[in-house]
Amino acid sequence: MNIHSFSFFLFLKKKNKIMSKIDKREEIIKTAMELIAEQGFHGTPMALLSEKAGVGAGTIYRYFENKDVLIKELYNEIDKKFKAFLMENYPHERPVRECFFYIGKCIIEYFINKPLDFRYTEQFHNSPYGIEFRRNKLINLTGEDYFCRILFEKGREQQVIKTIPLVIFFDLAFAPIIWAVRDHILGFVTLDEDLKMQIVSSCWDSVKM
Amino acid sequence: MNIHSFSFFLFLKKKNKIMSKIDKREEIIKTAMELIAEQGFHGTPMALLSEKAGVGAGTIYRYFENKDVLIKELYNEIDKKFKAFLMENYPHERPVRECFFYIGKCIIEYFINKPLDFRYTEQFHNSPYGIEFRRNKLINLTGEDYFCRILFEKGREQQVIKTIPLVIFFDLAFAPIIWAVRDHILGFVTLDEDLKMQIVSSCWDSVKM
DNA sequence: ACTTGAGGAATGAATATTCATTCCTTTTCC
DNA sequence: GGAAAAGGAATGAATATTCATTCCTCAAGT
Repeated sequence: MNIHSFSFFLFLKKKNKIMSKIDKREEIIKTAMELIAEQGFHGTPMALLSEKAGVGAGTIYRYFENKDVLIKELYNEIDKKFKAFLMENYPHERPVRECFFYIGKCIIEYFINKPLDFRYTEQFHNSPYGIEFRRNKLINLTGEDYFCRILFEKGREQQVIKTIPLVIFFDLAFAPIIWAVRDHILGFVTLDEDLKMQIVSSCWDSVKM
Repeated sequence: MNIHSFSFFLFLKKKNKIMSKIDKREEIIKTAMELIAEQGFHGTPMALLSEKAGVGAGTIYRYFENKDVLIKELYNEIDKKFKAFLMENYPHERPVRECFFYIGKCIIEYFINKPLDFRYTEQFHNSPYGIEFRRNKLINLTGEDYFCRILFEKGREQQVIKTIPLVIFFDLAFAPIIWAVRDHILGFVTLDEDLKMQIVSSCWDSVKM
């Protein structure tokens, strides 16, 4: 054993020490997100995932019952993180318009800085998993959607928001923002501070009374 | 041979006559769209497709080099049909605002009446195929996008449309419409004539000066 | 009018591949 | 030493694609 193989041995030792329970799960999640965001669900076989994550194929199944469960949990992770980000400084007591702008800017900031999270959620939403999910969400609003609904109702009461169904409010308010973020991430446009503001503002124009 | 088996024989004869070249291809396309729209790309194995289309497995490969090519050509078919619909009565010489409303209403009408086409294109756009496709489209605008671009430029000249990049114009103008159609098709909302008008009108509010 | 046979369309069983999942072995940790 | 974790080769089901064969049509020959 020469100096090189010895230090390699130490490296492995260290890596394994660090990579205990929590870290392996994290590693799998991180890698799965990267791969799926770039190649899609069906472009990321479990074998590839285990290889890139540096774990055995069987190990994945210690943490996730099967691929479907992995995919859904991955989505929940992102959703939870975004929700936390949104709620951190949410201006609960401020006027409707201000809350609206806050949400809009949060979406843009968060996902521009986490393009993988964005591409993952987009894939998820537009897959069989997503449809089922969306149905639940609309019927039984939770988390960030719940706040949006409160916002919508407050806006309707105060007559600052148009008389439209909640669902259409979501569409008018957030669809252009999401699409714009996608275009930014794919490199079709660059969202600077001015443009971000202009987009959120335009969305507000489309829902305000 | 009784009367029934004889007429059945004629029916087969006729069917075979009719089901020549063009018709087989049509049958494959139609069936593939139905299946994929409902089950997704990966929920429609070629064996199922050939069974439902009433053709041999090998026959599909006489018309389409492989599954990927089939998927892409299917998209082109839809795109072509929509383009034709949009152009049929396009009010070229009328004011920008009127053209905008025409396009918005066309999108809603067309896809509400062809939910399979809609679900197919949505799946396509949000898959690895779609990204590549979108890139080409934005760089080298053709068909309906070309008309939208002309509209945008005319609107900018006349100062009736905001000073924003073309891509963002697309996002503001069409994202909410597409999302609303999706919600209608999935049954989350019902778009009556009033609501359709209100949506297109709101989109106009968001891009107009 | 009837037969023959060439051309090519259609078929679907067989093949090759891909992939999620399992299972047994090795390693790590206490 | 033994339990828990990790590894990764082996498995078998699912799937796209191929290809040898059949079937159909129609034109030519008698």
